Amino acid sequence: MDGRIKFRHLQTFIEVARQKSVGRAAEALALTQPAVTRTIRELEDYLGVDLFEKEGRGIRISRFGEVFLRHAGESIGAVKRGVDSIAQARNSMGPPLRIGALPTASATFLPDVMVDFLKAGTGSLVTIVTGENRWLLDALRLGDLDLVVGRLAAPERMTGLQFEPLYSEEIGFAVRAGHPLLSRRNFSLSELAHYIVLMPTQGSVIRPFVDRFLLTNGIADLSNTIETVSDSFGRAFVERHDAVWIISRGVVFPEIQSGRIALLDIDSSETRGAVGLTMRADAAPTLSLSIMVNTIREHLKVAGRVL
Amino acid sequence: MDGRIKFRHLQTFIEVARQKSVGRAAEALALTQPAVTRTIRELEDYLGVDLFEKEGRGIRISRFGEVFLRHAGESIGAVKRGVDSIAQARNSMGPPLRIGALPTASATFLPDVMVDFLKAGTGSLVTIVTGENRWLLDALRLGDLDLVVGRLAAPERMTGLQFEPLYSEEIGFAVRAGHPLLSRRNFSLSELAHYIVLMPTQGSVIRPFVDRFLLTNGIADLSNTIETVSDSFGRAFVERHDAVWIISRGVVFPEIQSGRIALLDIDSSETRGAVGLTMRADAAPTLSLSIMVNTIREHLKVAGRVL
DNA sequence: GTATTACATACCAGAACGGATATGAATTTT
DNA sequence: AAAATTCATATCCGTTCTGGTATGTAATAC
Repeated sequence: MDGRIKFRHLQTFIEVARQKSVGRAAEALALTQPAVTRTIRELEDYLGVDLFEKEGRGIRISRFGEVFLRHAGESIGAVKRGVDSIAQARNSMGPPLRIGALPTASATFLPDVMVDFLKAGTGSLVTIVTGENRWLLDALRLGDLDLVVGRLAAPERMTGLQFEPLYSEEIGFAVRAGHPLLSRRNFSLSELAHYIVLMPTQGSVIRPFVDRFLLTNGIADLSNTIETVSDSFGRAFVERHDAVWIISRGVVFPEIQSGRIALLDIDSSETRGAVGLTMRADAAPTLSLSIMVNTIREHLKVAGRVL
Repeated sequence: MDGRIKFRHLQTFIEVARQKSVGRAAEALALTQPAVTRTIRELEDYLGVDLFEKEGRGIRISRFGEVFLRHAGESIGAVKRGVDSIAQARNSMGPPLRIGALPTASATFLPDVMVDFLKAGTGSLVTIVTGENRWLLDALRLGDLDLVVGRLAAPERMTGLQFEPLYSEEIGFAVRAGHPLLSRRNFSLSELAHYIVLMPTQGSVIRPFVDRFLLTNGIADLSNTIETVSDSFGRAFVERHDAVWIISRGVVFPEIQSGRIALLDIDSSETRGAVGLTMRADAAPTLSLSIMVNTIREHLKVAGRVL
């Protein structure tokens, strides 16, 4: 790569591409028009191609510009994220432990595990974040998280990561206690269409399992669906309406115990999948991370959980 | 982001992190040791944190450094890729059309389509590249490819992309003509374990389908497996040995026609999936891209293919 | 204690950087 | 045809950059 390329060149290039005008870009960047022109000229010189073409009395991005634009955006985006990550890391002083939790974990064993872990007295600060699977795994890969607890993601999303299974669970069809479908003996899956159905969002780990299950059972499209990852929303909604909530069984485990929510009697063995710990494959684990991992293992050995 | 950060800072930082030594990094970068030290100091200053800590008479990367390292690598990697892309784009003059082809497409209709397309006389240069699904889709998203032809990828890999289905196909279990399993009437899937099995690699689109199918049918692990994406290898291997090749039916379609390869009689309807065109969702398609897409559509309408 | 190793700091000088202003050239508008 | 718009080019100038050399300091080795 040509060492003369500076971030300034990328910034300017991106701005011109966005504004489709040298003049406006100059204004946006608080520079004069010739300064912008020259910066673009330099970048074109370094790259050996024209990034823009003249069109009338304006400009238009060239095919080279088009391809370079995406990479340029990637590049400055990466640094921005890097700076942000550091800012975040600085706020949480100490040797911090950052855990990404998928819903099935955060609703079940994770709270108990945390108690045990804090008792172990490592003195480390622990952060627990929730979010979409894709985002969590990216953060893990980039070192912004140390551990992700939840369902095993699709294999192609796991490069550079390692997975340690803890137990396996199925997806369940959760409804409020006293729901009409509960009293029916042999109901058909197609009857789901009569109710509002809460689905996991597209980005979630379990969504492909759900899609596949529905397809396999000939359910083409459910019209009344709400996509949500918020389990607090799901819980509240299902308890108040006759909706059906398609969700990891672990998420509603406490409510099933207490009898407020029940599962429809559906054979969902096809949706069984492993729940466990996802970590970076490369780096050696921190001390506190090892302790956390051990605590989780121990806890589940005692609880002996199967869903 | 602090505008004072230069690529030079990132380069130097990465080198020091890699070498775990200021002196060695200086040598690798053809600089003096103080120059490297100062560059690191500057970067630390801009970021507001220490990237390295003293350890004995050497240094060790700090937790902040660890985090920033990955992002820094991302950033310069992006620019490098951008420059490479341009270099590639320059070699193929004209308004080029870059197509990523998954095996099932490149073995079947794509060659014929290309003939039709060139006859249309757009004069555009066409490049066809093959590779792992993940890589192809990333390249598509970044604008290094215009079109990917093949199986629909998992939904979470499709952000920013749109898919147009052409036909659907199943995965097949291909063996040489005269293979022992062909004469058996009702054989069990578990007998596969007696033969060498060629599997698609982890990164491929169809691997999840295969895994799921095997799991569903209680095949835990096949011991004698070879993972390959090379269909030339697969073809050669299967014709010479009693191996079983798990592959998209389209890939072996010509050989089945000619009778050199046959499919085992296994109900693999569960593995049915859509084959089609994947394009960027945003940008308006080029003229030559539209023509190509139309050519493919027309061709398949005539061929009326179902596998 | 002395030597050695490895990084840190201070200071210097030429190169380049990065902005400005003034002006030119091509197109479109009036 | 003249005016207006938009980008390109030329030249200038203070500042920052980025390398160097010389030297300091802390930890380890002998």
